Amino acid sequence: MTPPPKDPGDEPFLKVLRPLVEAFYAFLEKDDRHVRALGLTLSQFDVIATLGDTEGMTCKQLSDETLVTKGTLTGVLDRLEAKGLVERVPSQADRRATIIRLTSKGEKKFQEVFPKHIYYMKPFFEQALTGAEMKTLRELLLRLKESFEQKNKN
Amino acid sequence: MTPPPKDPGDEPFLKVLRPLVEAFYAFLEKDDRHVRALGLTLSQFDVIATLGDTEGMTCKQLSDETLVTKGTLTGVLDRLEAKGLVERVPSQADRRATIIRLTSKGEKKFQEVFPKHIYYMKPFFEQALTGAEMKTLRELLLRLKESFEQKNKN
DNA sequence: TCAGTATAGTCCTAATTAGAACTAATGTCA
DNA sequence: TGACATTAGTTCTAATTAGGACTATACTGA
Repeated sequence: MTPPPKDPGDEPFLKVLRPLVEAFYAFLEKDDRHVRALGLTLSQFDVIATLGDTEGMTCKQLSDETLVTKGTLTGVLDRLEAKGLVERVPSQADRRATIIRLTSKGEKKFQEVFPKHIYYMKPFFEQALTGAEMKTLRELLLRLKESFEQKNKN
Repeated sequence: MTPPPKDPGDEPFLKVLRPLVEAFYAFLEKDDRHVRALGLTLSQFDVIATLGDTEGMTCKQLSDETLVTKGTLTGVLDRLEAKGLVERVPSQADRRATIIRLTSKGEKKFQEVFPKHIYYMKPFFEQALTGAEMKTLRELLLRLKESFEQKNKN
């Protein structure tokens, strides 16, 4: 992870870089700890939450819509399948593909943990920021994100 | 990683959560890719940059000042030592402790890669935000970070 | 003084990352 | 139609994470 700058001069962007990293890691620690207390790893939670309220989806879709890499997804799904939370169904449309869906047990788990986690995280944001500040923060973060995502930059 | 919300109502904080995660990951990808192109992993860069311009420090200090966990630090240092970039010196003050410092080769590496990386990242921020916006973003992110770091919350 | 507690750094486990290789299956286009 | 290109999901490597166990060393306080 990019460390605190070593005084390379008065660069205004350095005043944003560190708070971005620190805020994210502070968030991540709370996020991770709470999800683990609910009996899942972050990646497992990500998969469960993405599959919740859907008819299922392929590994490719799952990987695209979560932050789980396709190489890791196999292992994450293996362990979720072992927990009885997801099942793999061969796709009718494409013999290469597998449909991943929540079992009824998985859907129950989703209904249990998803709202719990959202409402656990809520006060951290609300005690720090007003509604208007949240709107500002969102705007600035999205702008930054888009800057990083522009093609052929540098 | 916490996924996009599944419409649990009109919760203003959810409008911040996703951009925070997305901005961070967009940043991380650029960060990681560039550091790797300089011949180091992120953790190695973190260690090199933290040791740069110092007389060295203990593993404990290094772990505290970087985002490298103490369990991982041993391996990171092993590989950096193998590259000839750091050396381990027994501490005179405490026989349990080891002082980690950059070799002259490591110091050269630091002088080479540190500015390169900072100036590589700079335009991403500057093309997205004005100086005033950076100041606002910093303020809001630090506030959020502090909210997550408060003890015994929830 | 010394028993009990805490700490430094290493080692270990389970889980994950990026990236790539692989085989079977599908898509493209001359 | 068929050669070539692309894709789906699995497997693999090197590196990393959090958390904890471990041994040697240092600290604390009765």
